[in-house]
Amino acid sequence: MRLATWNVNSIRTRVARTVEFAVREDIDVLAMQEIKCKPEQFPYGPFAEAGYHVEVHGLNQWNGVAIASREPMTDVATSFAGMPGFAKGHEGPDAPLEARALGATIGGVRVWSLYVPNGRSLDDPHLVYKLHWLDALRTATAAEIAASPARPLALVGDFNIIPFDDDNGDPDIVVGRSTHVSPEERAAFFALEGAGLTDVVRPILPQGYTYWDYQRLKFPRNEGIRIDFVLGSPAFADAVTGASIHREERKGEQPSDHVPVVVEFDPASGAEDDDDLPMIFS
DNA sequence: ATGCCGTGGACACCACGA
Repeated sequence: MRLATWNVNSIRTRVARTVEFAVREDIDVLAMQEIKCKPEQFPYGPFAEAGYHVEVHGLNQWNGVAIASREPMTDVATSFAGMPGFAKGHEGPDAPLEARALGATIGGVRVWSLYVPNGRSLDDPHLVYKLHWLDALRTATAAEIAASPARPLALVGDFNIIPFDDDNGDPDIVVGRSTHVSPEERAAFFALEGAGLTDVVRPILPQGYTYWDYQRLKFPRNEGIRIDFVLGSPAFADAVTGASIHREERKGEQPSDHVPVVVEFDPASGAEDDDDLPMIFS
């Protein structure tokens, strides 16, 4: 199975190159973020013609997540347990939920397409919301792994966190002044890993940005950041056989500011390659 | 201190993004 995640920054603007990429790269499951539309506005036609089912969660022009899959999806969910909401001047426990999470099961693999809140600035209520959102995601994920440890689980998407200094090539993003690199955000990311997930791309590709701002020649100068990840449970991570970051998708006509991240996943390889299993017959 | 660019909708502007 080839699984991709891509913040497309408006699916209606980029449906042609999105579907072309999925077909060209033989993608079985494509998790999208920032589709920026409601389900009734989603361009299902080109996906269907290319052989993809699509599940969509979008409430308005903001955020929005979707999953395209060659195999049918089951157990579709539009929020995780305890997911907080947010609205301007409405940060309490009854704040409305945003369209930032979509879960589906495909061929026995549980996939979540996630668009983590941005945070906006270090003194903004949106950053408090971001940290609460990530904490609830950690709790929900730990419970999901505990309930079904053998079922491969992948949390994929735009995490809006730069975990390590090497992931930051943008001189305008500075520890102490900017979101995405604060100790609190990084701690939230590592706590998510502590719940039983690993970044399955980094061991294969230690370097590589996934986002370059549209402004100020960030892409030509290669002043990008790494914020899009595939985090897998042990059952998922053990079966990953390859990964790629598609920098070329930042080029050409009307690119998204993010590029796709692809993981090759072979359920048969997990047990075969597991050095921890006792070789009692050898 | 702001715009730099790009998106969608309430569209002689706005909010949002990282």
